[in-house]
Amino acid sequence: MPENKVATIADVAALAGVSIGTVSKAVNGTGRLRAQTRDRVLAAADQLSFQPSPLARGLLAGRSFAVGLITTDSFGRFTIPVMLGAEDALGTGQISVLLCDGRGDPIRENHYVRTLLSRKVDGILITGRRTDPRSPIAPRLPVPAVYVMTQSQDPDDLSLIPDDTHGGVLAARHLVAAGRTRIAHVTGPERFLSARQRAAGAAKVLAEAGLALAGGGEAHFGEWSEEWGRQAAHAVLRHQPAVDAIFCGSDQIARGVADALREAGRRIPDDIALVGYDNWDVFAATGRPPLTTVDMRLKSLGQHAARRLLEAIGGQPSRGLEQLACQLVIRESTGGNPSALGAPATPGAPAAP
Amino acid sequence: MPENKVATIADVAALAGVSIGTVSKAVNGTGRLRAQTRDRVLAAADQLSFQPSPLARGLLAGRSFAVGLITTDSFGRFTIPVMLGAEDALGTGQISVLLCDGRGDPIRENHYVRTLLSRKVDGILITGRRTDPRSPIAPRLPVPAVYVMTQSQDPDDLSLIPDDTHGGVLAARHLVAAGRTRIAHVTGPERFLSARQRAAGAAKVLAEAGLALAGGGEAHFGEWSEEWGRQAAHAVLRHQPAVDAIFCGSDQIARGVADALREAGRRIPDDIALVGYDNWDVFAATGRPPLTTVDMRLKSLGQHAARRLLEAIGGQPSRGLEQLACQLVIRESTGGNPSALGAPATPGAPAAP
DNA sequence: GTGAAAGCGCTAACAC
DNA sequence: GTGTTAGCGCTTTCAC
Repeated sequence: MPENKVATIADVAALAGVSIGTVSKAVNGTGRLRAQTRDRVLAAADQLSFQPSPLARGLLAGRSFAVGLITTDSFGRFTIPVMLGAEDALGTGQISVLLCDGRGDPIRENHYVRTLLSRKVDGILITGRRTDPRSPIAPRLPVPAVYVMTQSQDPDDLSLIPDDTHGGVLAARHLVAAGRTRIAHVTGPERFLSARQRAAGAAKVLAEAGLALAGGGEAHFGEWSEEWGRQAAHAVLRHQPAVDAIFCGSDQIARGVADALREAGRRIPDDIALVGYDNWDVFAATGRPPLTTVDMRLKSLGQHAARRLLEAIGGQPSRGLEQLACQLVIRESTGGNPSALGAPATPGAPAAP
Repeated sequence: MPENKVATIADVAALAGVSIGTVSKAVNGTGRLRAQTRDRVLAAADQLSFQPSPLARGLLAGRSFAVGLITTDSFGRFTIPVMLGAEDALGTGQISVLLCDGRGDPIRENHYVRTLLSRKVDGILITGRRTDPRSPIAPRLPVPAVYVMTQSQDPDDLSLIPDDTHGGVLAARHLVAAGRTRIAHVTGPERFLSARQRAAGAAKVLAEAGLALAGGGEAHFGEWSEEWGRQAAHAVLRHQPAVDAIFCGSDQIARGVADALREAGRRIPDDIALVGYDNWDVFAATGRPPLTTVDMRLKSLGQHAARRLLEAIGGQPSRGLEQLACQLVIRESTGGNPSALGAPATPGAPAAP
């Protein structure tokens, strides 16, 4: 066998002195083989560091042992961890990931779907950066698909998103447990499902504790920006100067709120406790002070999605919407001892109802 | 032909009433065919939306029409744009991208190289998040490889990185042109090639203008963090209270510097002009004030790398180190009218020497 | 238990 | 010009 070439099944067969059919059986553990023969073949395969060509076996099996990963709107801060989790869960299963950047363009998405199908992918993962429902990537796909960090409008599709209601619950519960009673909520645009769910989760906890939202009784919907955080902080201080906690819909907003509060002479967490959302290190871990925040466990979400896709490929499809529990990461902005709360014991397990 | 199935070359042949060989010729434009026949075949192919199976043609050609993308240390802020650029340049060439997350683990990298080779990829792209040389991913790879946003220690490999010296030049030149004369430089750890190059570029411009670095005559090497930016700003103000400009090695550092300066009562840009590096939107575009900064044009870098890889696959390999010109993005922190300077007219062209 | 042979979808060389 | 055929590397019957 030539030196600088990948070994084929024929090379192994020649070296082991058997037929290629026998090699196939030995390598795949199929058929009945004498232990001695099998060992000899396996040794030969090992010696040549033989790896069956996915191309060849794929041609026969009608599949490629690869899945497509289509991003709805490029790769961003939210898509990356999801992607890494998926790659991680898939890679160990010998399944490769084909990258497709849809850029939010339906025509591009469609093109990619066709390309992926012509490549005979085993399944397709569709990621996004917001959890709101979107139109299905294609009608009647011949392979399984999982939507993750985005949601298909078709309830027969499987979609996985973080449990933002639960995230809101965790944040509010933490503030209430810390004895805060005048809690405001500053978050992104109301048209985002995630903003509404986070607000709803927090509102539920406050209601159960007999409290109402501070600073006007309503959540402050605005933008996902620091600038909005600064504006909203001033508004909250005007409406409710005695506010003692602010739950922010993102770490970026929290950063703006923190800056505004500091400039207004309020101390965090002594005067006002602050909770963020996203656990985005550059804003949360290194802020002044470091931020207590809700982690959506995006990597777990990606792993989870990949496992679900593998199950579907294996003939066990799921459908509907699954929401993954969030995790509260406690840092100085709420005065707590650093720790993490709220995640289920088993990583990747769905949130409790 | 069954409804819910991808058409094969045989389906097209049957529909067009020709042999599969003829279909192959028509579709690939090879051989001599009567125009009438070719049109008929093409029409049939179109009707069935036939796409030749990359699996089958790959098996024959010994290649997969896909390239592997191995990240040195996961996907981060720097890798993503590079990846998107590469995917963009490759996708139009009908080449798919296989994603592999090396996580900085040589064993994982090795595993992926083997997997990719067994998949018969046409080439391999290796990305990183710092420009310092690393050991080659494998000795004597049987397919072309391009290192991008990282550098192979082997000078026979092709490596593409941003021209950070040029970035430093752009930043310093802009400040000098604005009439600043007491310019300090606050940047990341000296062990980073990029930090040293940026500092060297700036030093060269200052020397040509007959100036020395303010605040101690030396660049302030430290960490890539806001916290270091704040610390260093205070140190600079102590050593050289009359400083009128600070060039920062990253937008994050610039953010810390800006906060510290504001808290010390200095106005930006009136008292002190500020230039960042990275053009990271969440820090640069939305800062207080918006930051003039150096953009490494990472997407172009990725596109460029992909094109070079395609050239190498096509039999025109390159070798050595190529550095891509940066671009200065002017915003309020230097008082300039928003605009962009320093990029070559042709996107993707290498920096002038 | 093991080998021989068919065939997955396609391209390229060679007949006619 | 067009059809026929071999074969890419593998899995899977089916003989022996």
